[in-house]
Parts: sequence; C-alpha cells; structure tokens
Amino acid sequence: MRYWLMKSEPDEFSIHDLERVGTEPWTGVRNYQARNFMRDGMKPGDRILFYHSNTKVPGVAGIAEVASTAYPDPTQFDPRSDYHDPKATREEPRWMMVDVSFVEKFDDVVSLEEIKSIADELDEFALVRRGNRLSVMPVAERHYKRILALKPKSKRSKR
DNA sequence: GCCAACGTTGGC
DNA sequence: GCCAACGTTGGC
Repeated sequence: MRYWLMKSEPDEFSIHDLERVGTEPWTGVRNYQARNFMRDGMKPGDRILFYHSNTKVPGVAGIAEVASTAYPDPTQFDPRSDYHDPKATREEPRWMMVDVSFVEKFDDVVSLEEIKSIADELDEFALVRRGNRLSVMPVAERHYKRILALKPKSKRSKR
C-alpha cells in the first residue's frame, strides 16, 4: 500500500463534505505531475492524508483512501465546466482522476505549523519544502505514520 | 489582500 | 528551444 497527500480547499470541499458523501470523484486536477501520481501510482486502498489548504488553519484534517483506479476526468470534456479542456478528446483524454473515499476525520486538524515544527524529522517530505504547490503528492510510510502520531487523542474514545 | 514560487503559454 | 509574460497556488 502507498500513501499520498491530497489538498482541498475546505470552502470548496472539506473532510466534512467527504464524510457526508462517502465517496467523491476527484475532478479538476490540472497539473501533469499530480495527474501522473493519480494515473501511475494510485491503487484502490492506498491511504490519503486529506489536507485543507487556503484556510485559516491549513493542515491535515483527516484520512481518506483511494477508491478506484484512474479514469478520465469527465469535466475536461464539458464545455460548461470550469475544468473544461478544449484540447482534450474522449479518444485522447488529457486528465485522469480517481475516486476518493472517507476514512476518518480528526478531532482537530494537524496543522501545517505542527508539521513544520517536526520538519527536521520529515526530510524529503514535499509538503514542508518551500513553495510547494502540488495538490497531489506521495508520502513516505514513515512520514505518514509520523504525522498520524501528531493527531490529537480523542477525548471520548469509543474504540 | 499581498506576494513568492512556479507551472504554462506563446512569440520569436 | 529560450524566456518573458502571465496565471495560479497557498501561506501569511
């Protein structure tokens, strides 16, 4: 199993939204590197750190998992979509995506600030490198586990 | 709202 | 194929 980090602006689509809908087609990625990670790297069952970007407290808000193999993003063919790509055709789609399913919502976000505070333990972790704008990135298993260890303990554990 | 970082576009 | 201009991301 591999591990990933995917960013979403919570005003657009948050971990709460994912919990509500269960599974969401991850449309709209229009960056080749991010596409390649989804197309070539992701397998159903892979775990995803669900990251809230462009918000008051950016950070990892929960866990999701890859729920499909990659398939063409239908929004690229839709002239009325914000994500329409006139150069994409059904014969030769340009943009691929996966479905993403809810796994867990953290009681509190593991903030970017906290993650940065242990950056010395997270060498080569793309998120904490300056200027990173990728919305989909691979996460090493040890980094995934280290970030989960920052998760707050549930106040009323039902497990 | 500012602006640094950086990917993309298009003229040459 | 270079690179300036432009657009977007995303932290602050």
